[in-house]
Amino acid sequence: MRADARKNRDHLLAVAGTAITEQGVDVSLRDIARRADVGLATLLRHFPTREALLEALLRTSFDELTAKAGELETSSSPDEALVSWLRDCTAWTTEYRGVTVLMAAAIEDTESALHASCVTLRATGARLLTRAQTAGKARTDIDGADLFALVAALAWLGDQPSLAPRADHLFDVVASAILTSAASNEAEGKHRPRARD
Amino acid sequence: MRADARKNRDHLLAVAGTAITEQGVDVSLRDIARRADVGLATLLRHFPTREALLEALLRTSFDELTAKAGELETSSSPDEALVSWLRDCTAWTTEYRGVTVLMAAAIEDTESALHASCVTLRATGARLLTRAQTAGKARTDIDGADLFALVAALAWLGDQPSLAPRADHLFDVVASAILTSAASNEAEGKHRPRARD
DNA sequence: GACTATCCGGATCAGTGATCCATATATTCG
DNA sequence: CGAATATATGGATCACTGATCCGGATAGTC
Repeated sequence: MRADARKNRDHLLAVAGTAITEQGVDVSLRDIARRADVGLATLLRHFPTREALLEALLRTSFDELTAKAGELETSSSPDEALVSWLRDCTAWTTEYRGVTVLMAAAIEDTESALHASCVTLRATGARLLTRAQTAGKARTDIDGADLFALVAALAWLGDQPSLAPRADHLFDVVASAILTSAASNEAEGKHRPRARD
Repeated sequence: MRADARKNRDHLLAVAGTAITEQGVDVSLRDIARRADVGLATLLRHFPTREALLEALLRTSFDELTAKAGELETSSSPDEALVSWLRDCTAWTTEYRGVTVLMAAAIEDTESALHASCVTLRATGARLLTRAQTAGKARTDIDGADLFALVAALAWLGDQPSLAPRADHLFDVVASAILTSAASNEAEGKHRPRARD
């Protein structure tokens, strides 16, 4: 890659990061190009789609989340690790308003630049979930895909200005549904909460 | 209203219903106008915003959901009524792909044509929730707004093609979190599960 | 210093919702 | 029944979106 091209690419990424933080991932690409003193065509050549731009921008975050999962796996109890990681995931998405919709679309679209990252994220969550389930700390009727969907829904919730104030609380509610009631470990009624349906 | 205007209005509503069922609520307004053999300006005069069009289109549904809640209140147990109604709400949104985002935005936007309907819906849910809580069947640390947000999140989930297959199952998961385990109503530890926040 | 492969970005295109206003028509009144 | 008026209509236009094309500028190489 030519030096001037690399310079433009890096600069575009920096500007895009700022713009997205300010206005969300739906920010006008033309705006980003304008703020980077670059033509729209240049932005689109470096990043052919919005997904491609995001992938480059979020790669670091994705790697950090994956690494975090690895740490939690050795440093925390299965249930704490799972919930803590899920919380990190939802918290992370708040920095990129609107990214959830793109990720939900990307996980099934093998053409999307975000596809691989989403699949990895789901697999990481699945690993933590399985660990918790094996330890009897998480309900066994959900899998990695369910987990991904739940986190996506909670993250989406945080993206909606009117619902965001409830996001943290509702995360706890959902988390309590995923974990087999740990509070009742002193009581006898372990986990048979659900009426058969 | 002039007779020809009324005719156009009704026809537009019918066409809009079809178009939205086929393509979701984000369908191009110009497309709707085209399919109704009408100018775009005509559609926009009858329904100044997309929300206004939806409000007219969904009014019947809203009324039905409200009525249904009334029936359930007298015909079913508090917990069954609540869950059944919530299920109806999420099931209903599947007919109007994408409506959830608009409703989430509308409930805080007093200018939106959908505002009133959303507020009513939330209030209806809150009534059913309170009834279940009073009967000791639902956790007491959530309110109507939380319920609205949860249903919205689940409905959004059903809107995403990649996540939709999990929607029904995850509804059950969330429902189980809302209901206090009925099995423990005979035990002493009623409901103090959550630290006050 | 010249040459070439690479990169750049203004111009353009089809699409979106919104708005304006001259035209067409339904309704009402004489 | 015919004319006047109030109302409704929709093509044209605007600003905006992302996508694409291609003549011109420039960096890297020989």
